[in-house]
Parts: sequence; structure tokens; C-alpha cells
Amino acid sequence: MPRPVVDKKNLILKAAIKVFARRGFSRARTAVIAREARVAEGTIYNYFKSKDDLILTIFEQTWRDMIRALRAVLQPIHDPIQKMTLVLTTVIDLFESDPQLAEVFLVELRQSGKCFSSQPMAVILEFLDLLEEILKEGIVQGVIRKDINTRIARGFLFGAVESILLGWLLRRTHPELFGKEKPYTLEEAKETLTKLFGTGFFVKPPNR
Amino acid sequence: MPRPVVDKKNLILKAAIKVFARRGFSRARTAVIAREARVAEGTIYNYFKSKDDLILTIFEQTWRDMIRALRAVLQPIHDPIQKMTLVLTTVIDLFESDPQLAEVFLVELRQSGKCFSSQPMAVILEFLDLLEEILKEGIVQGVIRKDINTRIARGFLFGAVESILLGWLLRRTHPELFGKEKPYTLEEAKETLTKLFGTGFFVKPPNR
Amino acid sequence: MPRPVVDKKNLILKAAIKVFARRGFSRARTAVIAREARVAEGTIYNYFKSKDDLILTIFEQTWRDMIRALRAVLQPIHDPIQKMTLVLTTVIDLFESDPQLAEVFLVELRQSGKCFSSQPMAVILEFLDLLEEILKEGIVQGVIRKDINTRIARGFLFGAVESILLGWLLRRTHPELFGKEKPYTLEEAKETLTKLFGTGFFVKPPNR
Amino acid sequence: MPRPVVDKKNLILKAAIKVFARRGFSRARTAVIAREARVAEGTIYNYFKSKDDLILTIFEQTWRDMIRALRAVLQPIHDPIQKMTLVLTTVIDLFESDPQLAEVFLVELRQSGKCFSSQPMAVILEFLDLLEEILKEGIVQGVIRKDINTRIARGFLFGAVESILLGWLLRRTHPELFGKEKPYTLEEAKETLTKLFGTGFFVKPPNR
DNA sequence: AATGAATGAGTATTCATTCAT
DNA sequence: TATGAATGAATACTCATTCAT
Repeated sequence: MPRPVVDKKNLILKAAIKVFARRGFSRARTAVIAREARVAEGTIYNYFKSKDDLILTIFEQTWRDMIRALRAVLQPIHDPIQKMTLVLTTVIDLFESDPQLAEVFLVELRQSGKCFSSQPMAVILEFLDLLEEILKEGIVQGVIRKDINTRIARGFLFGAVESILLGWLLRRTHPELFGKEKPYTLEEAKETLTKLFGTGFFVKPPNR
Repeated sequence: MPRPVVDKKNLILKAAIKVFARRGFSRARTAVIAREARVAEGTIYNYFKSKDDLILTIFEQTWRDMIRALRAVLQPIHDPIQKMTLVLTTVIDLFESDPQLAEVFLVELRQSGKCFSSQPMAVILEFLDLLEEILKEGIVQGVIRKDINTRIARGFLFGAVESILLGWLLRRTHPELFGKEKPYTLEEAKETLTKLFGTGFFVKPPNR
Repeated sequence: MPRPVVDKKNLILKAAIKVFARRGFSRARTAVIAREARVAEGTIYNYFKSKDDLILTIFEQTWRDMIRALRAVLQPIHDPIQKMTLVLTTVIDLFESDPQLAEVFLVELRQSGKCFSSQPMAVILEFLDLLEEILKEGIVQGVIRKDINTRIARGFLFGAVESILLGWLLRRTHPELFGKEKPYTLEEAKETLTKLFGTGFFVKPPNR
Repeated sequence: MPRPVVDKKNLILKAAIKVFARRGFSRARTAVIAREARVAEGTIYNYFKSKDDLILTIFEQTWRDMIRALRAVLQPIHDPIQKMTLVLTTVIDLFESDPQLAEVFLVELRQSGKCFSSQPMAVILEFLDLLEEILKEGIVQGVIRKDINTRIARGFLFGAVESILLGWLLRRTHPELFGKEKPYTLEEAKETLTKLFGTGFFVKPPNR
């Protein structure tokens, strides 16, 4: 009855995040991931189907965990505005706290050629659904304007968050691209997002 | 007077767009691009440094042309709101008119591993600068609220456009991902964008 | 009295024959053999040194059993012609009764890279010796011509049997290779073998 | 207009025969074949689909050449007995003159897992057809007995030749397998073959 | 400029075998 | 004996790029 003393699957996942962030997806070698995880190369394939499966699992698992956690936290809140703010800032905070994970999600994942296949899209859609639910609640409660297509609007919110994170990340990793531009903090970005989200989506702007 | 009877560089570029859209960047073979362009494999390398250079050139050239055209059209217009609307809808219209180009920009480019390197970022930044200029004009003219970081806000606009286009494209290419969702038109998306942009950014929302 | 309830070694051997016949030697997976035998993968290695050892053991054991059985049956017979006929038809009958075994011997064994090594050759040589003994008896008794090299002649007989069986097997497994050829039965083949073995191809043999 | 100064395809084929004979098919490395042929590894794949294709081509081409040459030589001969003798001895002589080729055909080919697929079988069948034609001519002319199934008989002849060659080859490459056995020459083997082919094993053949 | 045969660096994955339990 | 998770050696093949013509 051989007992896994340690959770090898997790070990490999952690190692993969590190290596993907360091070298990029396509330049990351499975041999290096194995060494970093202190397992044999073949062991990776006891837990994952392929290198693609590895990055897709990282993606999916992180989002699923986040969505589950969000739903729990959202439960007792009733104000849709507060809910939306919580969701958006939570996502940003997660990636701020783990820039390697952010790198993998925003940059490296796209190299895998699978990033728009059904597996990862399913979880993204789940997140988009969460956003849309909140928008709809807001409409019902009369705090969100009702003359918008929520399916489209949820995409804007997602796009805005991506844009914030990607801008922040690239300024960290490739500052030379931005010349002497004064950088901004994620705190500022969240504020701006909240303002624009708020006054963009709120009912009763001047004369509507 | 040895004028090239045909513009081979352009021939290659067109062929590349077709093949990238059909097979994806990494699965696209330079040999196939050459065949499609009816040139020898080596000829590609008389005009382009590498396969990466090929997709990056497509990217850059398209954006530069678009930015140049936009600046020309924008010249006589003074209303920043009108300007911004024109910019955003023009971008959307371009990709709507050439879905293969959209595929290459939104999906395939990301596989190249160079998509966040200085060459393509420079032109994106140029576009972002254009957006920011308009925002600043709007602030000066008092029609855009001034309590926002324009550097951050321009990113939202860009992210929103990307999100619209990617959603539209994926619904075309992978409808199965979206189940029975009722699709939306780009026309609807532009309307929603204008509404949210407008009432989000305008001065004099309720009590500010 | 810890008697194994079942003979695992034999279980594994039977499973291996099945899998080798189904997938071919090199495409046969030890994991599949283990599953088929309802033992753990490692258990195979309690009984066999390697995958090669497995197929070689099948080969060797089958021949050894056959040779032992043949010697017993041959004992009371004195006519060399009768003996030879018995030997050849017995071999053919064995494989006819177990086509999977035939597949393994005639086709799969050859993939192992060990099929001409000393272990399996030893048993083949033992069979060839048996054939040669009979030929020599025939010569002594004056019923087999004495102007032939028995070492060479025994090879012919073995080759003829192989050719019969291989032809029969391939017509079963790959009928498409033979087009519309009318197949033949092993019964016919045995008859032809007996005729040609006895008196050759020529009409009116010259004067020996 | 790049001109191949040397026939690379042939160079590769020759190198492959050498390496297959030296190391065996499965232990032969494509890198070594390339080095031996003084071409790049990739060049092999400009001429051959795979490593399997390489050995299959060697097999097929040699047999096709032999069959073509045989048909030419056979043309003016009318005596079926003479024809058959010529065919069998020609095959034996070819392999005697090129033991590496013999090694590849009799031993290494079998490791490829493709040796009974349609491509190589087709050419073997062509050779078997040649043998059968001769047998049938002999029957028509009344020199070959007509009470045999020629389809089966041709297999015996092929099997006999294989057995001669394999015995001869193994005695060269693995003499230890045969203990102190006095070896025989291919000359002796051909004689024995001719005798047994003609008149069989029996002394004083009965009355047919 | 054009050609296309030649190049060769580069690696994910398999699976027979082991060994701690 | 039995287990099965862990191991890691081993390698054919691709394809972007070059360069002699």
C-alpha cells in the first residue's frame, strides 16, 4: 500500500507555474519542471496528460477556486454595486499577490494554442456568468441601467480587468516598452475602474 | 527596368494571413505560405527576417495604416466624443470586414511568443496614445471628467474593444463553446460600448 | 500450506499470448498483460525477467512440450516415413488449433530482437535434431536417399512447415494481401507436403 | 537550379543497409545513418517517410530489381527445370555476395513490425508468382507432376531458400549457437536443394 | 531577386522495469 | 508474494532557416 508522502500533483503544479513564468510556456522544458518539483520526468505524466494539460489545469483550477470563493463571499451581500466591486478587486488582488500566476495567465497561456478551446473557455464563461448575474440583479434592483445588453457589458468588465492587469504586469517585466511613463499602482487602477464602472452603469446619470 | 511584375512582399503577407487564420500561427508552415503565395520557400526570407517577423509585420502594418487613416479622418473633427466614437467603431468595422485578420490579431498573434515584445507593443502604444489624446482633449473641453487617470482609462477602452471582437469571433468559430446563447451583432456591441463609454466618462453624472 | 490458489505464472503466460496476438509484440504493453492476467504490473517481474523473457518463455515452453510429446509418440513407431509424417502434421495441427499461438510464433516473436539468440535457438535446434535423426534412420534403413546432407535437408522441412503456416495465417489475418486467390486448407497443405517430401517435383524421376 | 552532385537517396540507402546490419533495425539510430551517409538527419526525411520506410524500401527495391533481372534472364530459357534452378541459385547467390543485405532481409526486417504489411508482401507475392508460373509451365510440359497445389508448392521453395540462407547466415554471425557442427557451404546447399526439389527424399520413388 | 535542397537544433512522451511498502 | 506509484533512459521526426546556384 504505497502512500504518497507528499502531494506530487500539487508539487508539479507549483513547479510548472514557476517555470512557465520564468521561461514562457513554449520555452519551458518538462525536464526542468520535473527537476524543480523533485520528481521524475515520467511522473508528470502520471498526473497530467501533456504539457498543455499542465497549464490548462493551472488555469482552470485557479479560476474554479476563485469562483467558488467569490460565490461564498458574495452570498451575504445584497448590494450589486458592492458585489461587483468585490469581484473585480478580488481578481486583481489575486494576481497582484502572485505575479508568476499572472504572467502565466495573461501571457504564457496564450502560447499553448489551446487557450480558446472548450476546457478553459468553460471556466471563463462561468466567471462571465457570475458578472452577468450581478449586473442583472442590479437591473432588477434599479441600480444598474436596464438599456444595456448584459452579455456584452460583462465582456467589457472582463476586458477592463485584463487590461489593468496586463498593463501593470508589462510595466513590471518590460519597463523599457513604456519609456519614461509614470507608472500607476493597482490601487489607482481599481479606483478608476470603480469610478468608471459606477458612473457608467448607474441609473440616473443626468438626463437619461 | 526590372520592375517586379507583382509585389511579392504583399503577396506573401496576404498568403500568410490566410494560412495563419486557417491553421493558427504555430501550426502554419512557412512552406505552405510560400506555396500559397506562389513563391519559393527561400523567397519569404528575402522580405522577412523570420516567421515571427511575418506575423508581427502583418500586425504592425495594419495598425499603422489604421492609425494614419484615423488621424486623417479625425483632423477636422473637434468634438472629442465624436472622435472617440469614430475611433472605436472604425476599429471594430475593420475587423468585422476581415475576419481572417481578426483571427490573426486576436488569437494567433499570441502564440508567437513575441506579441509583447517592443516591436508590436510600440504600435499598440501609439494607438493607446491616440485614445489618450482624445480623452485629454475631452477633459480640456470639459466634456470628459477630469478625476480619472487617462493612462488607465485608455486601457479600459482598448480592453472593451478586444472583448467585443473576441466574443464575436469566438461565437463565429467555436459556437459550441457558447451553448444556446443568443448571439449579438457587432452593431449592438458598438451601441452598448457608446452608451457605457458616454455615460461613464461624461461630466455631470448625478451628483459628482 | 500457502498454496497459490491460482497459478499466476501460467495466468500471465496466457494473458501475454492473448495480448501479443492482439497487438503485436512491440505494441503490447506490460500493463495490459498485467490487467488481463488480473495481477499487478510488478507481479510479472516476480515470474519473468523481462518482456522479452515472456515471449521467449512462451516460445520455448511450447516447443519443449511439443518435442517431449513427439518423442513419446514416436517411440513405438519404426518406419521413418511414418515418423516424419507424424512430426510434421503434429506441428501443423498444434498451430491450427491455436491461431493466437501461431501468430506469436510466426510473426510477433520476430520483433523481439532476441529471436535468434541462444535461448530460443537451442530449442529450435533440438527440434531440427529430431528431424535429422529421423532422416538418418531413414538412410540407415534405406528408405531415404543417402546422397543428401541431412543437416541441410532438415532445414528444408522446417522451412516448408513455416511457409505453410505463415501462408495460412496471413490469409486469415490479412486476406486483402492475397486478392481473390482461392485459399487452401491446411489439410491440402499437409498432403502436398507429404507428396513433395516423398518424391519431389519431377515426373518420372531419372535413375538414381 | 541546385543540382544534386551525388544521388543522396542511394547514399542513404547504402548507409542504412550498413547500419541496420551492424546494429539491428531497432537499435539503429537515424542519426548514425545520416552521419554514415554524410547527410544531415533531416535529409533522410526528404527521401523517406520514416525509418520503417527506409528498410521497406531496401527490401522492395532489391526484390524488384532481382525479379526484373530474373525475368530478363529467364526469357530465352524454355526448360522449366533449368528456369527454377536458375531462379533459386540466383537468389542465393545475391545474398551470398552481400551478407549485410542478407542480414537485413532475414533478421532485421522482421523487427520493423511492418514486414507483413501490404507494401513488402506485394513484392514477395510477385516473386512467389514467378515461382508458380515456372511450376505451371513444367506441369504443362509434363516435367513437373501435376498432382500438387502449385500455390502451396511455391511456398515450400521459398521456405527452403529462406532456411538455407538463414542457416548459413546464423552460422556466420552466431557460430556458438551451433556448437561443433561441421558447417556447410552454400554450394552444398544448392546441390541438396536441386536434388530434393527434383526427386524428393525417397529412395526408389514408387510408381507415379 | 529567386530558388528549393539541405540543414540540424531541439524535446515531449512512452513504457519496461524497480522498489518501498 | 504482491502491489502500483515512481522512475528516467531513450529517440524519431519536424520545420524554420540557410545558401549554393
